[in-house]
Amino acid sequence: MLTAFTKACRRYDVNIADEDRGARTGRLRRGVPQQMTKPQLDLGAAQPTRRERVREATLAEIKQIARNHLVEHGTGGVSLRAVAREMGMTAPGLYRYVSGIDALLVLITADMFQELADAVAAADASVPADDTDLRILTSLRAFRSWAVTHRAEFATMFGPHVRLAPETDITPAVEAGRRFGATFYTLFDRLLSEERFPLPDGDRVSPQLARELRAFADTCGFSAPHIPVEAVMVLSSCWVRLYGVVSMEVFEHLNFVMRDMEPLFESELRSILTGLGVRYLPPESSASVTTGTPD
Amino acid sequence: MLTAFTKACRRYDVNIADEDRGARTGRLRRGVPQQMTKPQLDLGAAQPTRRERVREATLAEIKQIARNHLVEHGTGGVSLRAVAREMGMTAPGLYRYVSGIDALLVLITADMFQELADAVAAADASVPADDTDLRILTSLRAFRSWAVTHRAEFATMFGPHVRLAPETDITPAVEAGRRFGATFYTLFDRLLSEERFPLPDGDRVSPQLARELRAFADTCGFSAPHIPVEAVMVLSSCWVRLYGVVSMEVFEHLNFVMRDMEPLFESELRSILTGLGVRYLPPESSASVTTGTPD
DNA sequence: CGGCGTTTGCTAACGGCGTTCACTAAAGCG
DNA sequence: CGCTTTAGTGAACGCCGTTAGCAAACGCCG
Repeated sequence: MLTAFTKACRRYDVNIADEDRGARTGRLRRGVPQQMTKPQLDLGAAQPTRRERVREATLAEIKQIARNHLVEHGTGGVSLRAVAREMGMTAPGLYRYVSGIDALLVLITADMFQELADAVAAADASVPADDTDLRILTSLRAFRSWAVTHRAEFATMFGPHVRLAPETDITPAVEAGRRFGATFYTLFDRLLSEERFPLPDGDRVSPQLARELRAFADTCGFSAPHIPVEAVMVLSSCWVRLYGVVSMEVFEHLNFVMRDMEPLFESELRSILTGLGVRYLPPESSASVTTGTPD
Repeated sequence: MLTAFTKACRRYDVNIADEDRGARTGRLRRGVPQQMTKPQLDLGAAQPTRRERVREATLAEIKQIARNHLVEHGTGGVSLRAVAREMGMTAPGLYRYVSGIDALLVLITADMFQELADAVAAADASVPADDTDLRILTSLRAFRSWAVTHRAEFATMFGPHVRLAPETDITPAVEAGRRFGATFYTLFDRLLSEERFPLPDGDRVSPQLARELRAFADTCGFSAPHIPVEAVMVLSSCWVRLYGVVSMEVFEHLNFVMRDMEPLFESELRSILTGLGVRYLPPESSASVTTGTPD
């Protein structure tokens, strides 16, 4: 009984519930010195063991292949057995690295948030840093651009959680999503500090909404410590519109009614930015030849 | 060879590709009179055979149980075997009624669109017919209300198609979705004819966008034959915002940052309606005690 | 270098899934 | 009643996630 429990603790140890396992093994398996499992604990992480390195590489390969399957066959097409097969392994072997298919999906979701954040940040960095207007325009376009070129990823990140069991721990993905959001918060903060647009009247914010917006601001850690709730409301509204138009495009809900969704996105973008007092520039001439059918 | 083909034609005949089957069987199985498969074809559909009645009932039961499983266990929890088990049947038996799990999901999705349309229409009919403002307000609130009380359904209807194979024929669901959309189109038409709000300048509509919007209007069959594209743009923008705020709530993307999404919805609703020149009324006093956690 | 605990990956197995095929029993119709 | 059509079953195939037990490889330490 106790043996089985400690064994279970030893198994699903990586990446999910890491400190949890550290605590439990420390209490239950007193005979085994902890340095065994993580050598050179005090010497810093600069010197990973050879074992740790190859382990990290295997985990990366797992995630990479799972990601490929996600892109090629959709969320439902990711299976431990298929990943293992492609790696020349068997499915149970993967359980040394991931605690199950759900955890693997959460892992790659977190990675994808990081990747999206990097893509937006790269676009943001590609324009002059002091041109806030252009930075916002570029960042929002980069968001849509990444979404339409990574449809399967976007669906798992921003769609409903349809595959995961409800009790799955998705905090890694949520954390990554929060870091992604910070990209936009920073830009919005800049815009606020420049006082580019008048905040809406305070009486348009109901007490209930004010409470939720305050919680929003507190949780997300704006750089502005006491950001007015009216500003958070504007940000929320913009995010809702951006999310709506991009999701509708990626989820293909107007497919039978519109061929190319980019004009609608640009229209919404222009409307959003104008409302923020940010100047809008039409996209490059490549706008008419988008990913839509050339016909 | 030919036998196998005709057998395959005879099997997956119902509900999906109905006329297709009629045509094929008519050509391939000349020896069998068509009246056999559909008796009293000329006497009208008012007299369904006993067989047809029980068959319809069985199909309805299948869909009902599948729907229950969808609600209780999410999209991934719907399985032919489980449905059959609950019906006291075996899974292969269901193939007499549905051509596979994907077709079943499409079927119930179409049903759900119909149900949503009915719910919105019922709310719309519950207020004075000549009060366009109140009808719109009530209809949009009914949309959100249905969504948050039917989360699993909403996710399969408005989320990404994550379970279905890409080549699945989803036209039944798309058709039902179109009928649902007509509910809002009609109200919007009313609003337009009342000329309640000024249309935006035509130069805000790019030629590409105008083309897409025109296709949108044509496909959806507005009652106004030559509705201006500017109006379609306004409608699209409103729909994007509504879709965005409701989807974010149902998909729980701000869960870790907001407890109750209704205030944000009401805020967006007010903003949308104000932009349309429609008067906004705050919700009943039950607003603060919504479906959210009581604490 | 050998010894030995840790880590890794395997095989076998269980149960669940979608789907097909061959077949039986029932229902409807002349 | 006899014949055709239909409803439903059981067995089977190949997927899937997951667990348990076991053997080989690894790496550290004496």
